[in-house]
Amino acid sequence: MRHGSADLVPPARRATIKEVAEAAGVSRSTASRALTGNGYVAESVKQRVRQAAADLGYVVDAMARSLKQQSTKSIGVLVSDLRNEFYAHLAAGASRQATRLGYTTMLIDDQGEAEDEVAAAEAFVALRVAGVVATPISAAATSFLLRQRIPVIEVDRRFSDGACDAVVVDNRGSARAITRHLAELGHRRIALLIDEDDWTTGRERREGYLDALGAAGISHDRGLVVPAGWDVEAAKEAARDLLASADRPTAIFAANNVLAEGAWRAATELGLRIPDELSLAAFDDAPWMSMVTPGVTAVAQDAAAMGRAAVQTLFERIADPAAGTRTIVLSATLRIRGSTAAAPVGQERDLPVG
Amino acid sequence: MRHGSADLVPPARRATIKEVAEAAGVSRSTASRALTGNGYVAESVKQRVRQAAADLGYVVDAMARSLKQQSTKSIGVLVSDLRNEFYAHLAAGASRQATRLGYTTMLIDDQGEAEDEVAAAEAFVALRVAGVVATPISAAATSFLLRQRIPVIEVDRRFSDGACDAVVVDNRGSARAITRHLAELGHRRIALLIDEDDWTTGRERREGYLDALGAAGISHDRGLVVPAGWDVEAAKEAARDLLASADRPTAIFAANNVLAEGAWRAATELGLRIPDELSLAAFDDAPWMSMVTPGVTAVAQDAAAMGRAAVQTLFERIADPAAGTRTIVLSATLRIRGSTAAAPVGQERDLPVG
DNA sequence: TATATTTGTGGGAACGATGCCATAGGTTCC
DNA sequence: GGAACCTATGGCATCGTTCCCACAAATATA
Repeated sequence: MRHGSADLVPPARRATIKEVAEAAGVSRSTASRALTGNGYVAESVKQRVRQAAADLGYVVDAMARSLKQQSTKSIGVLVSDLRNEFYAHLAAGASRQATRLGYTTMLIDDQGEAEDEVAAAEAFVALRVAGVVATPISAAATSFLLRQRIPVIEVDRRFSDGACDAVVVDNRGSARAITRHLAELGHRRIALLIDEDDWTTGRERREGYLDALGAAGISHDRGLVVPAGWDVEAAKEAARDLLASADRPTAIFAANNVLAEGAWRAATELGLRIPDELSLAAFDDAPWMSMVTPGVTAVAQDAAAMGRAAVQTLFERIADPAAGTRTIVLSATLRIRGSTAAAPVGQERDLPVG
Repeated sequence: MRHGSADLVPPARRATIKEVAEAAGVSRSTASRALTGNGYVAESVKQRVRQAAADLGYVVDAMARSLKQQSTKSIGVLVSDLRNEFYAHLAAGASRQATRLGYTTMLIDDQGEAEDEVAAAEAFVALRVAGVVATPISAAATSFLLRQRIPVIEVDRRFSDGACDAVVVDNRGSARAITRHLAELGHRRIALLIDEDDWTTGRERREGYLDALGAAGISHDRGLVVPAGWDVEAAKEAARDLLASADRPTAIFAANNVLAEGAWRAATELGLRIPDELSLAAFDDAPWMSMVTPGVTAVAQDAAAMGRAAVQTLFERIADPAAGTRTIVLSATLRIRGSTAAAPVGQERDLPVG
């Protein structure tokens, strides 16, 4: 052990309010009032107590406080994969909004595993968080939290429709718009790369896709709706198989940014020229989509805004637990870039109506 | 209020261990032992208590537990900007490792603001986290935490050299390697786009750059070391000014992924062909760098591994608070892609030695 | 002057869980 | 048969904070 001057060596134990009170020559009650600002304290006493607290390096013990108050100033945020920029932006938006409102954020990344999700929910309950913002992967976590009387906001996708509030984008409408855009360019064989049908996102995006096909008078070819897994590698495989087939599609609509990356890589590796030989459009705009040549046409969701809105909604729910549940639908923007163009003529079977 | 069957309506208040004990017909002490597994309990009693806990939906109150035990099972993670994928991966790696070790993660994104950083540190102290993993932006937060006896691991960059453990990459060596690579391709006018000199990352990368210039016998032109701000827009501006000048460099080394994006966008907007007219290399590999054409030569840091290593180091520090401080240096990989090629002949002043 | 009301302070009981200690019945061993 | 030990259980103080309450002094109102 090295020696140092006394004022630089922190005390072995952290100061408690009792020690602050003694240093200031008042009772614990008075010290508490002086520090929190609740109740009557003489101004001079308040100053003395605060000075004593500063001298001792006192920081309130949030555990003890919330144990007594039976409430915490922290919320839980549960996302599937922080490495996916969509979730990262969502978490950033939620976390910043929570900080702004004086709350701290417990963040858990459930790695897309349902068990981890339930474990995360239990951790949130143990920590008695004031509420949870989650991108659910099953109904289990949400219903567990709701049973424990913890408000939950589902973001991006819904599993507990009506049982809790939600913040989503207009998946169906946006998917319809993007598919219509491809149809208007003359594409008749438009493939949909999709992750998961259990999720409302996947389901609604597929519905929007089908809506637009129907509206354009294009008959639905089941083989063009391709389950493409969860990661870039799997999506690339799926896209490669699709693009290597004899009657390959002239356009691909990838239902999220990961699948779009897989599709892009597959097309690049196969040497398919975009948009001459293949048009590509995506749900979820990602930075790379505006950096590659040509840029990728995409529906841009403001993930950070979704996170902010979710936290906002959560606080409204906390303020009024009895209010009816709400679903906030944010709009998304279609960004048309160079990756979508008129369908190659040779591959057409029919000419588009419009 | 709607009515429902009794077992579906959660009790108004959460069950405590006292209620579990009463339901199981034992004392609180015995219930505690049955649930935690510490101390003697008859097997039959343990089963009965656990059943009672499950029936009542009992979840331990982590606040009360840690108040009594004077320790928490959570760590703090402080990053500058979750929307930057480097930090997002770092946070993901740290958070997952913490989860694996049975800890929860308090995540704060300080938005690159020094005040927010100190506020975050205070929040961590209030929550009595077991330790903190931080990408510091000043020495303030770290020293505050250390004074409060909370172990800190600095990641990516150092502000409190020697006072705490750190996990970094070999910035100087990697910057030297990337600059040498450019010099070996014949470049003599190699610009460095850099963010901040106060940071060890910036300083070391610049030193590595200068090392390599010196080794290649290239005289240092101060005008080629360009402070390029913090975000893509600022970096784009800086790069545009640089590239629009008469004696523009033939190669740019961008000291991080954000600056690289700015440089890329500037070059694209100016219509400069990469690598024919300009070579571009970056510190921090990012997904887009392998998707654009040509791919961008970059030093790849495994940010998730850094997060994991930081949490690992933190736990070792917690286990042995008296041990000497360590700095873990992880290696980085130079990924050579198409964006770096021989310098355009017309612009050369000298031919390279090697 | 008597009575409210406001201001200021301290005592002490919670909040929920844990873990030390005392107690006691059961084994084992010499 | 008693010392030593293991198993099993409950009582109770404790962690740090808040906040209700009682009390008192100062001030306002009747």
